[in-house]
Amino acid sequence: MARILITSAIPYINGIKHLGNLVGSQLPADLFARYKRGRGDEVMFICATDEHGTPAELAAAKAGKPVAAYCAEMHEVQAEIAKGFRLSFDHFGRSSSQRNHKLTQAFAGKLAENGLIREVSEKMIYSIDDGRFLPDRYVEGTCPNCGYDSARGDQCDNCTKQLDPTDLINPRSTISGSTNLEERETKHLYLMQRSLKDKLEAWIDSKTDWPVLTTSIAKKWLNDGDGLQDRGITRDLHWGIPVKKGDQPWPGMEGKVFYVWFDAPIEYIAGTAEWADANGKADADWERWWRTDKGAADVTYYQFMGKDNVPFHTLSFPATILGSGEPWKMVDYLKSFNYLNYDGGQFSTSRGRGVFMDQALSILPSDYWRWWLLSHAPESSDAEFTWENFQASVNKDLADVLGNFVSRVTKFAKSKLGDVVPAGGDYGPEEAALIADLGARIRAYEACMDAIEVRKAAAELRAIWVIGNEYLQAAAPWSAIKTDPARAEAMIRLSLNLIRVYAILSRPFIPDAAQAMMEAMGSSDWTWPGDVPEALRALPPGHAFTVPENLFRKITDEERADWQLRFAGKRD
RNA sequence: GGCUGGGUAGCUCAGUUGGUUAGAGCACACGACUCAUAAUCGUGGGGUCGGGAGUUCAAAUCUCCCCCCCGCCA
Repeated sequence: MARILITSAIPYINGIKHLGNLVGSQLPADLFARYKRGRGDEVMFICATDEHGTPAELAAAKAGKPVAAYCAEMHEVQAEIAKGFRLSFDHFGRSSSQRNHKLTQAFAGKLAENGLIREVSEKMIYSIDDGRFLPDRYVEGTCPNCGYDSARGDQCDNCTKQLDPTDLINPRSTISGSTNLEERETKHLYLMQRSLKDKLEAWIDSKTDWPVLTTSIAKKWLNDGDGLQDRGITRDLHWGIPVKKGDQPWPGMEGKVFYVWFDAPIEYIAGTAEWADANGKADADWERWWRTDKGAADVTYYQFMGKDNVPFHTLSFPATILGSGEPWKMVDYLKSFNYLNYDGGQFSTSRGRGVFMDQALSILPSDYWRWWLLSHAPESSDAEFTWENFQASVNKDLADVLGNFVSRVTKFAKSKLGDVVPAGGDYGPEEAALIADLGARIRAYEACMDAIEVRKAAAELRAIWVIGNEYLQAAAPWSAIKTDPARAEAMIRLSLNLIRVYAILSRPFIPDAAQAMMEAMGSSDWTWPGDVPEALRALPPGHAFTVPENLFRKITDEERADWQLRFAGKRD
């Protein structure tokens, strides 16, 4: 039994994510976790909310709440929605947890001990009225280059010139609009990534099986221009992890916190510790997933994320781990995704364009979304969501091909042969052919899933569903029952068994429908069909089954038109 | 401006190291079936593989130039 560690990029605490965010990290991670569990592997699947930083503080202020309370509340909201999408995290943690505080401080302490931290004094813009230092993009003013009056502190959107906030003429805070700003000297810690460049490069070069999208981004950051740069890992904020050297104070850094991108990936580890705490486990129980000196040497670690997260996971976080000099588990396979576009444009949080996770669940059950999103995952390039495509896929694949198969088999069986698996006849050549065909298809499906080829796996699964309809059409039990009832009974016995196998194979994609199929077959045996002939005899003659409600309903043209209009983008 | 990825049937996408008439699903047409959610199964039509030039016995696949789209960086 293999041991599989899986983490999904952790969603930012500020607001509800859209379907593009979902399909880029959490959903495919869940698919893989469910598949590996289904195969009998030992899986640890961790996700969390990313809670620190200026945007969280501002969102809390806007909501009129203390930031800690705001984050606690939003964490619950995101946790509920994750449950709604059946995301099967072993733990959904919080980057603001005490576990992460301790661990982040411990990493910083180790890095300092190893001479990889340097202190830098720099001038930053301080807003007296806001009572805070302003990150570059929160300062606006007139561009010294082109005179554009809404240039941001990091760049002028008009002439695209790269700026320093102190270059701006008549600078103002975008938070309050205040012009009561001044430059203040402040001290920050920098992680000396340049000293780790060779180690990082060697590590990345050893990952020959990673997607080009992943390695090309990493190499570009390593080698472009002046190469990998040292990175500030602290900020002048109130909300965050206080800067400490292990459990000791850090002289001169009082009142400062770690930068959100420093502590966020460490939460993968801390989240596993939170899992242990929440389940009454010992430290050894989470350490066996993360410490190669404490049992994690045989763990295979997979990360899932959108392409915008790749630099942090191929360079910054590995720099933290390598720099610590401690035997932490590093990622073995990094699966990155492109973006999902919405109906010819981008999803837009600010303009409310596209479907957000809460809205999606309010109009259709999660399986519908899971199926479409995963079968159209943006793997090789950016992908496109359209309502026409969504309607067509759901209606055809889920309702007509799979749902109708379950319906036609169970209804025929019940009305013609009774409430239990019929006993007559035995499997003949047609059944043997089906079993052989199915076996080959299942192996292809497994290969795609093992390689995390999400779209191809979905296509294989669909083909497996089609096999059932092809068989029924050719075998025609509705004819056989008139002339050779025993043959018809054997056909139906096989078909009912097929439904149970479909439940097992489909569970990673559509867990609720899979559950309904399994329950209708009166079984709870989720054993992966490694031996197909045996799996198709799992429900013996005389075994009771029921006719389930229709697994999926169809999306009407009216609904489609309505939703298209509703999500076109007006949300405040 | 630099870089990644992409531009293949009406739509969403596959096309391994260049090699027989370029594939799948949907949509469309025709046929079969009638157990089933007007579902299913079969057959078929449909593409100068973004444009141009080149290498080769042979290019969607390699080289060069150009044009678009998403994104990242500067």
